[in-house]
Formats: sequence, structure tokens, C-alpha cells
Amino acid sequence: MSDVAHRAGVSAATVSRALNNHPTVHPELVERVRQAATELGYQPNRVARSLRRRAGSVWALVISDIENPFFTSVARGVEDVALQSGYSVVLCNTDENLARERRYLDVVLAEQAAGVVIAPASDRTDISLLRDHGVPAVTIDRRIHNVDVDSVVVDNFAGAKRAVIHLLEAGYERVACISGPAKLTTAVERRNGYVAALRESGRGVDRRYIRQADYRVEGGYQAALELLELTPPPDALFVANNLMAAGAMRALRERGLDVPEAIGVVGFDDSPWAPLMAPALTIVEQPTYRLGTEAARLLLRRLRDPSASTEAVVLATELRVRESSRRPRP
Amino acid sequence: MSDVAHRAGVSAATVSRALNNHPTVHPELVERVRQAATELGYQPNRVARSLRRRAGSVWALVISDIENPFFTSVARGVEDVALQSGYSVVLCNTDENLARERRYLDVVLAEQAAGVVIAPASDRTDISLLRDHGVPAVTIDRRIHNVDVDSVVVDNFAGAKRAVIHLLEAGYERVACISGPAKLTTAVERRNGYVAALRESGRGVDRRYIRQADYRVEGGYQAALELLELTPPPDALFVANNLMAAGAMRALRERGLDVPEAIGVVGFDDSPWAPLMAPALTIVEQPTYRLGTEAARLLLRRLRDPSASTEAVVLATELRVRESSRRPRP
DNA sequence: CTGTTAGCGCGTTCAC
DNA sequence: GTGAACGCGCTAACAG
Repeated sequence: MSDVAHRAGVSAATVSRALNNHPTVHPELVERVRQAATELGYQPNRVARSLRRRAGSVWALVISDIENPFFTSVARGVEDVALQSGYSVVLCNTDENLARERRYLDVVLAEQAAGVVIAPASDRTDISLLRDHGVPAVTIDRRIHNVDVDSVVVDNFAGAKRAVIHLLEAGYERVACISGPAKLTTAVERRNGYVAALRESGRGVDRRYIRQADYRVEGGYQAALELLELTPPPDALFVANNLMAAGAMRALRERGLDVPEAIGVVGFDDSPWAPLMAPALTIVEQPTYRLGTEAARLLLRRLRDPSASTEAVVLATELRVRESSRRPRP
Repeated sequence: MSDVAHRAGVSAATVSRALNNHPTVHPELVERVRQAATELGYQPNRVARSLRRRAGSVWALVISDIENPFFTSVARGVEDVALQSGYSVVLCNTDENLARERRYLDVVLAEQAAGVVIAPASDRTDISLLRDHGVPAVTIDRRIHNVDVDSVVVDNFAGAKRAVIHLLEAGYERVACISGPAKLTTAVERRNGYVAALRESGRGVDRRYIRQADYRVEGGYQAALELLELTPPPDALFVANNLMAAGAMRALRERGLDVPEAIGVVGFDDSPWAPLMAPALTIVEQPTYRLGTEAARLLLRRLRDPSASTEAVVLATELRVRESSRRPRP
């Protein structure tokens, strides 16, 4: 930096101001500094900058399962608006593991990230650490209890309810539910939507038909097998996430059950392979990319005005009917 | 830090030495310092540490398509061994875009990453920047031309050749190839394997049967449609990556072509949905997780001994025969 | 509008 | 074996 200053015939402070678009610096000097900087191939040392400014220029996107296309799409959304605003974003994968999540939050803090977008691994994930250190955070997908924080989620309850009503209207009688971990708000909200749909249609709720799995392929597979052992077995499945839906479909195929004739299936959240499966899977579609851009927007807003009141965005879902829920009328 | 020093009745320098396991510090003092540190909840400021040490403790994993499960699995591998060695790893997604890749490399440099594992977006990606600044790098999946760097790849040539021989042995006559971007070594190596298999079997190579797509779903879809327009159309497809294979299968389904009866298909690289498709897709399996752990191993080695001679690891692939290539004998 | 000065929080020389 | 002093590269105060 002092080389640049020397070459431009100014002081280091002016180099700093020029390169950071400080308004009070003479245009001609800005030009000279820019010139000298490019000639010398000068790149500001962001670590030193972070140390001094006490805030870096990268966002951390903390997600809970990098293998789920849901998060990859969200990531695209966050990234696109971050880059536009001069921030870079790096991904941290927690694997739904609280210890790993904690570790990454420490790293984020110690590395002085400018902000954090996080899909909490639990409804009690502690983000107070972040706030205590002045690092703004936005939660996505899942909620945290009793914490006042900017957030973006989808309307899981309505989406799930709509899906189950769709199955009932198609003529299925015994709809079962494969839900997710109780520590995730998405799982309980989707289960609640399932229950509400049954109630409103005047049916009772058989708790044996509700299985709690882990949002992973294998979990969905196991849960589906267990449900099929019941008497009478369900004739439709509402599966609360995309990965488990894939597992459930495999279970049905192995058991030789025809979908949608013998059993109907609706998943929650789309995936690249859902339309390719045989039969193509009906799902509740989430605006994943938009989830990311909204989160980024909230983070940007908070960065500009730390004292703004918190905002909670709720996005709508949409039922995408394909083949797996089209029961032939008797 | 000075608080800790004060509480432990020592100087800041001793705190630093104690916390970094410097051998020359008295065991009793180490204990006092540790005590004081935990009591005060002291966490070293990693930014300041990076500035001083001129190297941080996070690795950057620069990948080219976060939506491809191939990379997510590799990421797991890298992460698992990095965490074990006290490093954290963050992901950067380049989208096969050279400008974005360049930008992330600048960020990585400026943020003083301890090391980089990168799947280059092109065979001419410029790694020299990293080396000039003393940041060790390991390339994975794709090679870079004319650069001496630690690398981990799979044997694409052999894998592709094996796949095509499998199709020929199954009785298919006119095998076409959907390859990837010419700037990626994986694409040309897989295409070469395809050509070699045809040659060795005494067949000619019809260049019209070779299509170059972009490693994405839509590209595979389009390429397959084009191939089907040919006269005579191919009766088998070797598709050089998993995403394009999904697109190709969709094209075949739309055209009403039965797989594997009317046309056989083999993909390269597995995916969660490949076994779920109808018919289940035959693929060349890559040791993705191992790719990640090997890359991490090389990086660790280089970190410990910067002057070690470079190592190039080549991992074997394995043909996983499922349904899409099982041609019924006439 | 620009230059000078003084740290940001550490790790590393030197003396002792 | 330990402490004092210095500097990593940058930016925020202040003074001019």
C-alpha cells in the first residue's frame, strides 16, 4: 500500500480513501491512485482491513445439508444478490449437527464475517453469540424459538395441508405422514398441516400413521417400510421432504406397490429428479431461489440500518401435481 | 488477551505461547493461562492471528457446481479430514464461470486461506496467483495444463472405455457419446475413452455421434434430441456426466423410446436419483468421498512440507450395471 | 480536501 | 523460561 502511495505521490491514508470511494477525495487523485494500484497489481489485504474495521466483507451461509438441492438453490439466491452488493459468500455445512454448527458459528465470529444467513440445525440454536458480537444474522427455512431475528420461511402449514387435501380429494382414504426431526420447526409445522387437513375433512387422526424420520433418504425408506406393515396399511403417503420422498419411493417399488394406483405419494419440496422418477412425483414446491434472495435482502437492510425493526418474511408454496397422486377413479 | 494475561498474572506474550502449545513455557503457567482463558470465555481473534501469521486456519474448497451431488460428496471427504486436523473448510461455488472463479481466488488470497482445494473451471485456470502468495493448492477432478501441482483425479479414460465396451458387449451397435465442455479435461478424457473402445472393437468412429454439451441437465436433454434426429439414430448413449444423463433420459422418455430395449444408456458418475429412475441407470461410479479425503491428505502434507515433490493421485472407477444397459438378447 | 498519528489483536524477535 | 517492544496492513481520528 505504501508503494502505491509513493507511486501516486500521496499518503497511505489517501490511497485507502480513494480505493474505498470516500467522497471527500479529489477526483484527480483518485485517478492517480487507481492507476498506480493497477500498475503495481495491488490488492488490499482484506485480513488487515477486517482487523481494523472489525467486520469483513464475506457472508457466511450456514446450511444444514449440502446434499439437499433445496439448499443449493437457496445458496444461488443469496449469492447472486450478495455479489451484486460487493460481498462474497462462503458456505458452511453443519450436517444437522449441533456441535458442527456451533463450531462454524465460532469460526464465523472469529473470522469476522460481515453477516450470516443460517438454517438453524435446531429450534434452540443459539445465535445470541452472533448478536453479542455485532454480527447480523438472518435465519431461513426454520425458525428459532423466542429470539427476535430477521427471518425468511415458507408457509409450511398451509403447504402441507393443501397437499393432504389434494390426496383426499383424489380419493385416497388412509393418508399417512412421514415427518422430520421434532427439533425442526418445518417438521412440526408440516405435520400440523397434515393433521389439520384430516380434521377438517371430518376424519380422525390415527397416530400410528405418523412417523418421525430424519429428513434423509434412508430415514424415508425405513419409515415407509414400517408404515406398510400396519393393518390396514395406508393407501397414500405425505412425505415431509424431498430426500425422504426418494427413500419412500424406493421402498414402495421394492414392495411391488404400484404408484399411484395402489398408493398415492406427495412430497414436500421439489428436486431435479422428482419429475424423472417413475411415476413423476407430485410435490409441494417451495420458492427456493427467492428464499435466498429475500434473506440476502434482509441482511443487506440490517447491515445498513442495525437498529431497524426485525422483519419476518413468509413465502407461499405451490402444489405441483404430477403423476404420483393421480388415483384412477374406480 | 491482555485481560487473560492479567488474570493469570503473566504477560500477553506468555498467553500467546501457552495457547499455541509453545514447548518452552512452564506447565504450571500453561495451566493458569488455560484456566483464565476459559473463565473469561476468551477466544483468540483469528483475524489478528491471520494478519500476524500471514496464514489463516480455514481451507477454501472451490467447486464448480454446487448443484451436482458429485461435489457435495467430495466436500464431505475434504471436510472430515480437515476438521480432524484443526482446520475449517468453507465452500465457494464458481458455476463453471471463469470470472467468478477468479473472483473467489482473489477472495481466498486476500482472506489468507491456509490452503485451497479446487476443481478448476477450465484447463487453463491460473493457479500461479495462489502459489506466488504461498497458498498451497490441490486440484481435484479436472487437471490443469502445464502446471506442477498436487492433484487427485479419477481414471476417466479407462472408466469411459469400460462403459462403452459394456454397451457393445450387450449387443448395441451404434453407440453415441454426449460429452462435456472441451475446456474440461474430464470431458476430453471421457470422450477419448469412448473413441478408444470403438476403435479397439474394430468399429469406425462416426463423428456425428459425438455431441459436446455443457454438463448440465438441459444440455444433455438437447444433445439427446439432436442425436435422435440422425439417420440411422444411435441405439445406445454414453453420457459423460450425471446431470446430462438425467436430461438425456427425459428426452428419451418424451420421444417414447424404451430403455433398455430400443436404446441403451450408461452415465458417468452416480447420483442419488440414478437408482430410482425407471429404468434404474447404469453408471460409472467414482469414489467421490475418497477423492475428497485424498485431496485433504495432499494438502495437509504440503502444509507440513512446502518443498515436497508434487503428487498426482489417480483413483479407479467402477462400472455399476443396473437396468438401463441390459439389452434383451434377440 | 489531505497528511500525520495511532491503534485493531495478535506472534515474534530480542534481551534478561 | 519470561516480559518488553515492535510490526503485520490497513483505516479512523485529528489536525492542518
